[in-house]
Amino acid sequence: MEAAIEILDKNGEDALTFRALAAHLETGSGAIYWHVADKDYLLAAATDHIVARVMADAARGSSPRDVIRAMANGLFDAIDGHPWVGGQLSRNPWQYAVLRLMEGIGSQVQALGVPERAQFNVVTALLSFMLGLAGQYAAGARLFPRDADRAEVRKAHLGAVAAKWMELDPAEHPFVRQVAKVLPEHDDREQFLAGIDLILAGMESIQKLGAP
Amino acid sequence: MEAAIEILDKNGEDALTFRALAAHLETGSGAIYWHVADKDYLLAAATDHIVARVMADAARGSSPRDVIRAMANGLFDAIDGHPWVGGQLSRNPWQYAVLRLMEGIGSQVQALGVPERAQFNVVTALLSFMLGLAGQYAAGARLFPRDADRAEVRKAHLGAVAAKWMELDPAEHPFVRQVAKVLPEHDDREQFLAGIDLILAGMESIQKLGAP
DNA sequence: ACCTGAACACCGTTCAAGT
DNA sequence: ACCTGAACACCGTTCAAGT
Repeated sequence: MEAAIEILDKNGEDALTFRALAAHLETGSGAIYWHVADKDYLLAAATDHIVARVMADAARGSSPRDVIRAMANGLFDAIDGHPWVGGQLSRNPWQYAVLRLMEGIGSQVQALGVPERAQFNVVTALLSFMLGLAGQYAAGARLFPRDADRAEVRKAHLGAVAAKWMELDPAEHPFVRQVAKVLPEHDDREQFLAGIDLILAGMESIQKLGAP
Repeated sequence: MEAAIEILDKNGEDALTFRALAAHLETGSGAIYWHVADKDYLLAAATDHIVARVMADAARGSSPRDVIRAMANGLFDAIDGHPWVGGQLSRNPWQYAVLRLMEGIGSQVQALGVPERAQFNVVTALLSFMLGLAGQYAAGARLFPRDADRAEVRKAHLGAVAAKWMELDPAEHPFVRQVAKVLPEHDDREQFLAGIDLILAGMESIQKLGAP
């Protein structure tokens, strides 16, 4: 497990092959199949390993809102540090790591006093939003797998994307061109948390509506 | 392009290979590379082909809210009919189909009078939520690629998942076990639209707060 | 200009044979 | 009980050679 995570962190998603892992462990590729069902299990276990720590750390917050925000923050850090986690999370919703996220978010949503029949929708909204952005950040990281100065490379990449967007037809793409202006400067983490707050605000406004 | 979509629809994501496509077109696999850069382009073009129609159809709504909901509805139909679209959308955020979604949602959010500095966050929240659920539905469809009676298979699958969740430790997984009770009966489309409404409600409550 | 199809450099997975 | 590593059945992509 640790060897797998090491390979994923050092060389990216695509670098984890049974051959590479076997070489790293100085064994035959077939040997791994004695301990692990298939590649899916390998990735799911590695992902859960990391998500579990995030959830445990975040649970120590004071208010339910704080805990949810801490989970989001922790998840952001995890994906930032291990981009393959984002890809794996968004690829397979039935893996244990996703269930763990669901339980963690769900218990906080319960604590916020959301009526039971609305809880599933609220939790799914939060979860889907997180998984959606997780996939996007992972895709971004896939473009520049390993680099000493990632912040710099990222900004150059966003600048190039923005420049390409600015070349689009203004009549057909007014909004995208407007976004292009702020794209290189925008803060991913801030935007991630803003989305969480937006969903929580929607939850509250619906709550008030239901019980005036 | 049409041949590629045909293969994807009939046999699922994994069935689209250059060899299969070449056989379908009665040509050599190398010939396709004369017209198409690589597999990524092939999938991105096929996806945009379908998303473009969704967005064009949805744009005919009356109010901005209706248009956004129509886009979500159309996207749901598209993913329901072509599950590979969901997978492809959630995998690559820089493809044209995603930009098309962004522009479509963005113009409606602008029309709703959201202040410019908040627009990017709102649109990202809606978009990420959509892409997140898209990936989840696509993963669900990957489990039972082709079947005459998908609704039946789906329900059986969800029933099996719910049963497995019910076996989890009640002390550690109270929320997931609660969800398990309603999981087999829940309506994916309803939940998708509920999430959209939640984000829109959050947007409105923040708008009111900003300009009292 | 466009097509052919063998060849290359990989995959995940299996399995007879070993210890 | 656990490991070895060749073999199988695939991939995406390239490219010399054709028309």
